[in-house]
Amino acid sequence: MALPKVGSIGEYIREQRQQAKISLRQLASAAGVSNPYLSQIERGLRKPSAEILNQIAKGLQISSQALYVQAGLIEDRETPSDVVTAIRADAHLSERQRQVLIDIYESFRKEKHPEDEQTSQKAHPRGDSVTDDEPPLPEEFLAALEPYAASGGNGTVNQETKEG
Amino acid sequence: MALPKVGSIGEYIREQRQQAKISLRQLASAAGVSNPYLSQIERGLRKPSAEILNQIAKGLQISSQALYVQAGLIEDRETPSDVVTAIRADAHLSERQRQVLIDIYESFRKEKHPEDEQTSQKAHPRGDSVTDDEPPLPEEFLAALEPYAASGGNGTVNQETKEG
DNA sequence: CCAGACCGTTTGCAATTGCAAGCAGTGCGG
DNA sequence: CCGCACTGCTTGCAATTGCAAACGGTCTGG
Repeated sequence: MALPKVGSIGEYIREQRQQAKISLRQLASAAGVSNPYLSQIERGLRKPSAEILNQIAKGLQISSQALYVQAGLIEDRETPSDVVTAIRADAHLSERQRQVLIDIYESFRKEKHPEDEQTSQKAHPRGDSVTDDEPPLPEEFLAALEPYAASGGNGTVNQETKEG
Repeated sequence: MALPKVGSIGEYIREQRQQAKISLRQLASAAGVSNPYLSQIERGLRKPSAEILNQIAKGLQISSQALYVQAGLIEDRETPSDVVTAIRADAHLSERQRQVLIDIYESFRKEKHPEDEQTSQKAHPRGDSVTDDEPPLPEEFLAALEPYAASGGNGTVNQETKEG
């Protein structure tokens, strides 16, 4: 049983890491695990414990739960994977807001996930720090959301960027 | 160095087991782990891997996530809302997509409704379809979402979600 | 050309997980 | 009394995790 079929989890981690444009060693350092071990995990040669998984999730700044689901450590149905249901059940949203969120979510789900083809990014980030601190959402984007947001009409988008 | 500080998880398991009124061996059998190992886990002498934890959760017929939280493997961040939790747990989304959805959701939440009160219970008894007359999202809107959607530069938004 | 700094990978090894086997204690019926 | 079934616990041992050290490769620059 030494053949772990956890390939997906390793691939998932590697995808997330490359998407974040950080090197294996950087992630290993951020996650507090050794570089060789992370290498083996990414290639599916080792089955990381949940503790390591959790640290990696932190290093990647992604949800631990998503990682656990990928690792098969949490049953899919156990997670409220039904985002739409959650949105529908949220009483704090207006009906218009719900519709917008659901539409965006479904459009995301339709976007096929390319198998890690980052053609657009540089192959070598080099010594230059690649701190992609892009703001979560540009103001104009949120401004475009407003008319769809609520019926209040009070256009007040408080998206203060707490950039230190 | 085997400082067993993981007592809480073991105690939690033991509590759940005793609450279910089943013996240690029964739970071990149901969970597919050996009885001595389960004994050691319950007394905090061993730190079970997530796989074992998952099996024990199944044997106890409780949520794996609750167990992971107890084990400190999932941040017990107070869940801001079910929507955010659902988004975070959705493994089908990319990290960027998650960020966008959460940002939009939170920006919606910030648009305070003048008389909205955050009562714990749902204010809407039936949030059923409100027959929105207007189209959910213009194409240009979804087009603006694309760069935030996935890593690929595949510019294709098929907005055919709505019933035709 | 070679030193230096990265990258990911390979190789042994200490520490740990997780289990099979066996040990003590309790309650039942013959 | 003795066997039997049940409870949970202790003891070695194979298999695995996870790491430190070292390896080969690419790129920069003096």
